[in-house]
Amino acid sequence: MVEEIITSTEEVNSSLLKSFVERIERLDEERVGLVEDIKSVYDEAKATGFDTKILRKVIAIKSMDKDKREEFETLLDLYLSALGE
Amino acid sequence: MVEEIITSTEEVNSSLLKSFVERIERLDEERVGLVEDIKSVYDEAKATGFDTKILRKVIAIKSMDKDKREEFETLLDLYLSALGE
Amino acid sequence: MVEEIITSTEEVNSSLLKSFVERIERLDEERVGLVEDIKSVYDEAKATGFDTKILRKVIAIKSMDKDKREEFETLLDLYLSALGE
Amino acid sequence: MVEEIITSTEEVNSSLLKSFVERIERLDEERVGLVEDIKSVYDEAKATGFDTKILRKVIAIKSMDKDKREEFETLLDLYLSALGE
DNA sequence: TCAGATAAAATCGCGC
DNA sequence: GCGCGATTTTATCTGA
Repeated sequence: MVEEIITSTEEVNSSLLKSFVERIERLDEERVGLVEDIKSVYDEAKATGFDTKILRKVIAIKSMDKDKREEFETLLDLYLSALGE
Repeated sequence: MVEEIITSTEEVNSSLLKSFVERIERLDEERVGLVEDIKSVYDEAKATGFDTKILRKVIAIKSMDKDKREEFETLLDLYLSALGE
Repeated sequence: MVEEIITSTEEVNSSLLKSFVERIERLDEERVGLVEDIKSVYDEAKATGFDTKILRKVIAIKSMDKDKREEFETLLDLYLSALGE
Repeated sequence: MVEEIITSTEEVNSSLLKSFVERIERLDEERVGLVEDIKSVYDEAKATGFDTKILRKVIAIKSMDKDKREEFETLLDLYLSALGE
């Protein structure tokens, strides 16, 4: 094959594969770094007196679609009342 | 401070809370961006003919190797410090 | 069925829900009991002179070995099935 | 030493250690079995039409102390109103 | 939509 | 008793 003068198909696949793996691993390191940064902000908030569990919930609620939130609450109430709670 | 006249300890420092929420939301947006970037690389790899399921598994195993090495180092350190007492 | 006359599709089947909740709660109690048993064994080991931190790490590494082997088997299966297509 | 006729201290420690490890691993297998059982019940509930996410929340709320639950809600509202949400 | 994999959040246990 | 790290549990996401 003509390509064999330069590289075999296997070699191409191999280096291509390595390239993908490296790109993914590098991006994932960055992602983990951000997760740590976020954790640091929560720690800072905690040190200032905020309750991080509530803070997490607040942020989750903000990011939640309003309709979805209400639907969730409604269903929750329905289940709880069915249990007599 | 002036605010202390009107802010009871039961109230939350609203502007401080807003600041924390904004910082977290911004970092989280970046994190989500990276998650999307990672997905794009997987898509690109798939388009080049790689099986993403296999690719994910390869990367998972590499990561487990790393974790395992680190765990073993930790165990060694523990043993050594236990012997040093 | 008679109940269908008075039960809309929007309502929940209360007795069925109760049954599921009870089954889950009972199984969870058993689970918590086992967690306590495990803790007792660690306490016993500690009283016999073993360092529980090291013991936990040893067991964690054994478990990781197992996971790693299984992951590798999965990867092999994936490769083989990919080649078989 | 007298014991050396039968076993060395190292052997005793070794078999004792093995015994602890085995007991813990066996109990943990049982624990994992129960976790799987619980998951099966959730699956069954899901197949019957229940929303497992809500179901989990319902069970969590039931197991929560009433005072704690109300305190949580109050603080959540406080944070949300501080953010003007 | 579903299971199975991955990531995030909450809880637990230890040491200071 | 409180923070910190490890574990467990919950939720999200991906691919079939």
